[in-house]
Amino acid sequence: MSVPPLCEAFVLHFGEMGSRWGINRTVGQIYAVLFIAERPLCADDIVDRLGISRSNVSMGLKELQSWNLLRQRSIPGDRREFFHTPDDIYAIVRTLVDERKKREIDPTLSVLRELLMRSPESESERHAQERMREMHDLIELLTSWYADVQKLETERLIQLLSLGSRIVKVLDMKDRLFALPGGKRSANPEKGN
Amino acid sequence: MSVPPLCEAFVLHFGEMGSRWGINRTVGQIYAVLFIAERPLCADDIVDRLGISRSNVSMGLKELQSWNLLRQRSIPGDRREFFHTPDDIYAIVRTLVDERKKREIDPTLSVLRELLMRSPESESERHAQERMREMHDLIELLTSWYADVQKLETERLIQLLSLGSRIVKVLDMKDRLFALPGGKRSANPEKGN
DNA sequence: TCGTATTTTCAGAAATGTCTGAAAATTCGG
DNA sequence: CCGAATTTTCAGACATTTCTGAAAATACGA
Repeated sequence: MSVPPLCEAFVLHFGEMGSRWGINRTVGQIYAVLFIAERPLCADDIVDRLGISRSNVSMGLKELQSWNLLRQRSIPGDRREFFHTPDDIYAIVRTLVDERKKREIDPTLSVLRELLMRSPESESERHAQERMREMHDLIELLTSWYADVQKLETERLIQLLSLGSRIVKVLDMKDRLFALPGGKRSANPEKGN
Repeated sequence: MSVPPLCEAFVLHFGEMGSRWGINRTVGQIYAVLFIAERPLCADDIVDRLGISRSNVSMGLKELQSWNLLRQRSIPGDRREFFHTPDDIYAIVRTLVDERKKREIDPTLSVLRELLMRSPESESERHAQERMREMHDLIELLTSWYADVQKLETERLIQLLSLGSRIVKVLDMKDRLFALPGGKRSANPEKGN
């Protein structure tokens, strides 16, 4: 690997992490190299830096593209393609989460829906369906929250994240303000917004 | 596999999903079987249901225990151990997220911290560090938000999740209420709570 | 302590995943 | 259309992971 020591450590670590995620070591390393590169790189640049075969790089780039994690740029008069990662790291994370959701969550949700439609043929199937229902409802809650939050601009998102659990203080305050005179609070005062 | 058709579909799906996550197919299937079981199961029950070797089950259970995803129960007068999953699916998801964080995020964070301490020896290292800094700060923001939210009781969490992005409406309202008379709002009115 | 039921370990077989070089395909200037 | 530069594909070599059966270890009642 022909990159400065600091970069090498970063790239190697991302290779290892890559294998703990769904992607493989090489793909992780390719993304790491592109992420810290000062300029867009062509396939052969990556071959030089990682010391792996040209075909392996080609497959790795394909994989990363299928994750929507790459941007391309072509230089006029140069036949090669140059690849880089989005500048905005928030955008990268959003894409990453979207893609993992698409691959890991959505298929599960649709299987669960299908299985919950069937009529149980035995007590054990009935019980199994009950558990599947719990799982389905939780996943649905989480994903619809995420879909909602995904729409916020980055600045808003940071504001919300920085607040952390102090957000419940704000909620309490709101509930007190909206409490009905008799003391019983309305069930869901914000639902209509 | 000797489970009712409905259960079989569920178990097979979780096997497939298991491979997309870090865990392998068998481990995914074992968890699926335990998750929908009506009662705690011993290792041989799992052998019967999945049709895999006893030693494979033993290793799978070990793996799941290292993820803190199992509860054990022993029946007096019976030498076998019986395993089951927590009843509360929220507890399961919390554990899952904790463990994935421990394995996938924390090591990265500590590598990034170490690399950010070093002095860059070249322009390309300096630039790489800048990117690492962005990544570090974002991961830190996300994990500290998570640590915060993790502390909430389930009911509070559900309340918050159900609100989705409508939460920003509440924030805006709060900001208006706390706006200083001159119109300039204080930087962080909730910080002291 | 012994004997039996049960669990764990582990070497190697089987299966799966990754990587390479060579060849095929594509792209584009001339 | 030709030919050089570049990318993609893919069969098989190589590497890693998973799985099994047999043997070892453990637990526990008698």
